[in-house]
Amino acid sequence: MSEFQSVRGFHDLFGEDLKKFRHVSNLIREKLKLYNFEEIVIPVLEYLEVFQRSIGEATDIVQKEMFAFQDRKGRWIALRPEGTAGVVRAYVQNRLYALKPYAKLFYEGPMFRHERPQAGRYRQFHQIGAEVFGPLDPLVDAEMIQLVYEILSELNIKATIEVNSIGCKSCRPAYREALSLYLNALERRLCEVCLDRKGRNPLRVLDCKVPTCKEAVKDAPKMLDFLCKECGEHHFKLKEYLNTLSIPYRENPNLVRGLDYYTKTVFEAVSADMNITLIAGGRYDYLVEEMGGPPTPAVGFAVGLERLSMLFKEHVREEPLYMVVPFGDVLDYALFIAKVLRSEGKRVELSYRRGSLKKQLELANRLGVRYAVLVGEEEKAGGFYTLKDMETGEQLRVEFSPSL
RNA sequence: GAGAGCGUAGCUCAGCUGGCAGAGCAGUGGACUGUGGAUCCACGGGUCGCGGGUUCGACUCCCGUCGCUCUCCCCA
Repeated sequence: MSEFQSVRGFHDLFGEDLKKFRHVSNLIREKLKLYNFEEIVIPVLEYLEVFQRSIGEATDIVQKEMFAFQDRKGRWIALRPEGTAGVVRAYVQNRLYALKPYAKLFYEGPMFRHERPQAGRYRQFHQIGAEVFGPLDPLVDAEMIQLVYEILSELNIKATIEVNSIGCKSCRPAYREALSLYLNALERRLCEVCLDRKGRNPLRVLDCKVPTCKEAVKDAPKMLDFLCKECGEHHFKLKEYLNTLSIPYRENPNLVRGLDYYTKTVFEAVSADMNITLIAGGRYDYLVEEMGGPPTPAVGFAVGLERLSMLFKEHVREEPLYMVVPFGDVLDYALFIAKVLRSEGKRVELSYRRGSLKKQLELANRLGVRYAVLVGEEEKAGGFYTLKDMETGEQLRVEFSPSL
C-alpha cells in the first residue's frame, strides 16, 4: 500500500472506467441539447443556508451527509450534495427569469455526500441534472421522463421508471394529517427510524424498506386519493402524455423523495439489476419563490453518472490508433510521416522504442495499435510508407504528395 | 449510524494443524537490426497493510489500528 492515499470515498477515474464515464456523459449531454437545454456551470461550494433552505433542514442529506465547514470569516460553507439548490440560487441571483419566458438549464459536475461508500456510491460522485423553470404544464414533466427513458434505452440499461404525485400546498397537509393518524394507530409495528420520521416527515415512512413497516403501510391512505383538483388533473394528464409517448412506467403510490422541495410529480428510474436509483427527479413549484425569486414552477431530474457507467456494459469504441514504426536511420522521416498523418486527423503514436521491427510490432500490439506505419530506409528513399493492418496483417504501400 | 468479508510481487491470487515467500499474467533482456498476436530461454521484482501480544520461531494464532469491498439505513 502506498504512503499516500486518496480520501475515503474519493476516487481516481481513468482508463476503461473513464472512457465509459465520458461516453455516458457525452450521450446525455447530446440528448439534452436535442431538447434545447443550455448548460450552466455553477460553483462546487455554496453557503450552507442554500442547501438547508432548499433541500430541507430535516432531510438526511442536510442533517448528516454534508461536507460543511467554516471559512476564515466564520461563515458556513458546504460542498454541494446535489445540483438543484445551486441552480435555483443562480437562477434567482442572476435574474434568469427576466431573460426568457422560461429557462431550460442543465449542469454537470461532482457532488459530495458524507456517506458510507459502497457499490455505486461514493463520497464524491458526478451528476448531470436538468431543470426547467417556468412552465407548470404536465407536458414538461412528461418530456423530462421521456428524456430519462431515452437515456436509459440508448445506454441499454434496464430500469423501471416509477411515477407518483405528492401533491401541493393545498392538498398535502390534509393527506399528511390522515397519514399521521393512520401511523399513530399502528405505532407499535413501525421500526425505530420510522417512529422518529413519523413526526417530522410522515411521508418518508412510506418508502421505508423494513419489512414490518412495508407491511404496516400497505393499507395506508394514498396521496393519490387526496390530490386536489389541480394536482389530480396534472397527474392524470402526465400519465396520458406518457402513454402517448409509449413510455413504460409504474405508478408507485409509495414513491417519496428524500428532498423536501418536491411537489406534484416525482419520479425515479430504478435499476433492474441492483437495488439503486439511477435517475430521479420531480417538480418543485415553490422552491424558486422560497429562494427569493418570483413564483416560478419548475421540474428537474438528476442522473448518477457513476451508476450509469457501472451498468453500461458495452465496449466504448475509439478512433483507430496509428503507430509510426521507424527502423534504421530514418527518425527525421518518421517525424515527418507522423506529422502528415496527424494533419489528416488521425490518432497517431510515434514509437518511442528503438529496436528490431519485431520488437516494435510487439509493442504496437501491446498498445492496441490498429495500423502500424512502417518507415524504413526503403520507404524514406522512395518517399512512401508501408501501412500494416494489425488485425488482418495486410500491408499496403502508400504514396503521398511531397507538398507538405 | 448498524453489520459482514478481505488486505501476500505492477495485476489476479495460492500459501494446510505456526518451520527458508510462491504461481500465472504483466515487465526487462536475449540465438532475430524488415514483420506482431498464447514459440523458446533468462532475469528483475516483497517491510505478507501497520502496531503490539503469544511463541524457540508468526504471512499463519490473539488484540488493536488503518484501508478496501459489500449489505442495511439513506440516496444519484
